Amino acid sequence: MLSTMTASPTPATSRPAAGVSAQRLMDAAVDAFADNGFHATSTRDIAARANLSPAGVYVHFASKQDLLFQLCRRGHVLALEIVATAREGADSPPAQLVAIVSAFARWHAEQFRTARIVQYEFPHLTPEHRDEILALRKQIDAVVTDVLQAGVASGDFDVPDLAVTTLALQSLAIDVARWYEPGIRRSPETIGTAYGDLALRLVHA
Amino acid sequence: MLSTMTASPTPATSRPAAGVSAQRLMDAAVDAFADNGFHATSTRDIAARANLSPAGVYVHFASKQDLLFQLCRRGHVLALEIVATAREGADSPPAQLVAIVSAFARWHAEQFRTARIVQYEFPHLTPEHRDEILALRKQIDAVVTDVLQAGVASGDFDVPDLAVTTLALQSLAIDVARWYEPGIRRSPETIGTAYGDLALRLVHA
DNA sequence: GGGGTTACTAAGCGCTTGCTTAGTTTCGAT
DNA sequence: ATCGAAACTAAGCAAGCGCTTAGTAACCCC
Repeated sequence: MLSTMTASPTPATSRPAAGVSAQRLMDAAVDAFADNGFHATSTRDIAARANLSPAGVYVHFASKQDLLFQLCRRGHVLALEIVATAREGADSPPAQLVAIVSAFARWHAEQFRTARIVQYEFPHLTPEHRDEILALRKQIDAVVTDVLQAGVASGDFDVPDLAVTTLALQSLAIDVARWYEPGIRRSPETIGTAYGDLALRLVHA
Repeated sequence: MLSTMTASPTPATSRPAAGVSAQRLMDAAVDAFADNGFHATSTRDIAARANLSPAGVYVHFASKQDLLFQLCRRGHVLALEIVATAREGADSPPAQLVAIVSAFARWHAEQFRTARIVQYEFPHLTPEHRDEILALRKQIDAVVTDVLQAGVASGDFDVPDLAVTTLALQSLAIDVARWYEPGIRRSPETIGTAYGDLALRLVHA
């Protein structure tokens, strides 16, 4: 009759969640959250997009919040990688700046659904989850500030306000995720190139 | 109980909605929508913030959607006024550009709650409502493009891509609403001034 | 003071929500 | 062949949702 009580049927919140269905669920959630927003998306909608029953979500994720958190973390880790890798591929501060901003802007277009979650849905995380994500955001910020400082030191850049300029450079790229939509006249690559140029203008000595 | 003589309104849609309670409801809705997002806000929450019963909302607004629409329209009209007025107060293209961007950025900080609704909640409008708002957005866009064109014609600006630069200038100001919060180190006015300067750099000949 | 209009509320309806429970199927390891 | 864990679902619960209904009180004009 009653089956033996097993330890935990649902995974703990911080497990990365591999597996085919888990991946399908994350893909489905990216689309749903990006299209309709976190709160306007029902778990039934996510489950349906992943071809699972409503209860199937909870086999792989502890809650809808947990799903958002996993997505958000994955997205931030990716964004940090993009920025860090872009910097490593160039050596002078101007070249690094162009590489960083163009790659960041391009990513916000190419992966605009993920980027929207990263930028606009992450405030809906619980405070603890938000704190973990904020640490990643600070790392991204640090890369930009660092390049700016190097450029000022080398005499390549003229930056009156380091913090404001760091913010403004990120704003340019981040806002791409708000207005970009597929089928638009400019490709993600073109956008990246254009924004790399704009970034240089912002700090021109 | 206080009851003031109010002129007209009916719960029908698209009416501007004047009156003390209607204003209190709109203020309450701005706070609630900006803090939690449109879909995460309940009509009961809005009513409570305005010191009304849940049903009190529907005396003044046809629906929660209607409330968002009124807020969104009011915000866009205001934003357009800010930009248009800023331009009129200056005569050369560079002065106009600085005036527009600094006023726009400042507004996005000072009125960041309204601005968040304008920028981030308006996609949740119904298609018909969204179309009406999009007309206002195009007018704002047109003001910026116009100043850029004038500056290129006068030889003050160097703008390789008019559309991208128009977008980028707005991005700078719009994104302020995302990261600004009261109690931050920089005042809205300081932000406005700094962003006016950055705008000039973006188009410097 | 009657008639009409407006602002408002208490109660609640029908529905959807996130999530749980109880159970079945699948399958690799023994 | 049997076991145990994992993957999955049908059904459903409690709570919350947007919004309506029925009714009350206050006001204005005649």
